[in-house]
Amino acid sequence: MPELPEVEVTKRGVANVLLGHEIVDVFIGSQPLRQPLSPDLLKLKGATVTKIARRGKYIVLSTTQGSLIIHLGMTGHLQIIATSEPRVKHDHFELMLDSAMSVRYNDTRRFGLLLYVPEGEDPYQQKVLSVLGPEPLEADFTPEVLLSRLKKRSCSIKQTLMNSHVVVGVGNIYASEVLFLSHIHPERLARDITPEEAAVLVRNIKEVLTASIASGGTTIRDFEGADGKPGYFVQNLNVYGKAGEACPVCGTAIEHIVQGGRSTYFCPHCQPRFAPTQPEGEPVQSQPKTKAKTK
DNA sequence: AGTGGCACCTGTGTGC
DNA sequence: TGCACACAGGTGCCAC
Repeated sequence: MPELPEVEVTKRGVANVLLGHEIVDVFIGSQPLRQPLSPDLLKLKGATVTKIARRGKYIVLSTTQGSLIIHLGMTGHLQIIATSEPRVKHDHFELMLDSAMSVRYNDTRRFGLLLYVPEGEDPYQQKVLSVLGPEPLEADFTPEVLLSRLKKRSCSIKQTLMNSHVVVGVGNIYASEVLFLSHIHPERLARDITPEEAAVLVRNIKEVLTASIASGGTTIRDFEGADGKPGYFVQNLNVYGKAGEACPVCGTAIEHIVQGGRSTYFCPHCQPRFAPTQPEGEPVQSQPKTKAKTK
């Protein structure tokens, strides 16, 4: 499921329910996620939630008794629900609150991660977070920063954008969308990206992620925000999942290829295989659907 | 250090 | 209807 916008939408959804509330009980399922669920998670019992933040696709929940790092994997989601409601299949974890409400973690494929960090330790120093690249929506994510990270990469720009050491939060869907809006062929090598193209990429990454957050994330198959409502950004996708359909800009059929085992969609006309030869070529603008449309 | 391949796991859709 | 297979939005580990 989740790319950065979905995680941000989820974070905002659970924040009001959790902040300032006491965790009166904790449920830990028996099945492992990416890692087995540590019994240390029970130490959150009796804690009060003080802060909720996001780093890349991770949610960081701070409490008076340590913190909790949450990753949703492919199919994970957090649900706000009355504690009295029975658990269902694939509910692996639950924080029961003093408000008689619960936050439940449900994850069909179990690629997610729940990590307890003891009180006094900095969750951001945990390895899963410390190795991450820059936040794309922060002001310090600039074309220069991106370009310096692309320089030595000999793999494709699409796979490089998805590499969380290069920049966090750009997953498979948004990598295709950003490259389409930037008029860059997904198989171009990262190190061949020009400064001008890096500037366009940075602008489009920020724009696409921001627009998607505003419309509640992307629903492809099973994404729901914490309120159970689906995201609507899927209505704004230009190329992802649209193989054979007409490009919204030029009408050429969208192509589908596989890179690193993942699906890529692009317009062979709008995204030429080679960098523009004219440095003074017309600026690459994104006219198609980029604006957030709430329902 | 960077890269490609594979692994983790379940559900769904497709073709035979 | 049943079966085999491919595929799905993420990430980490491994050998090279």
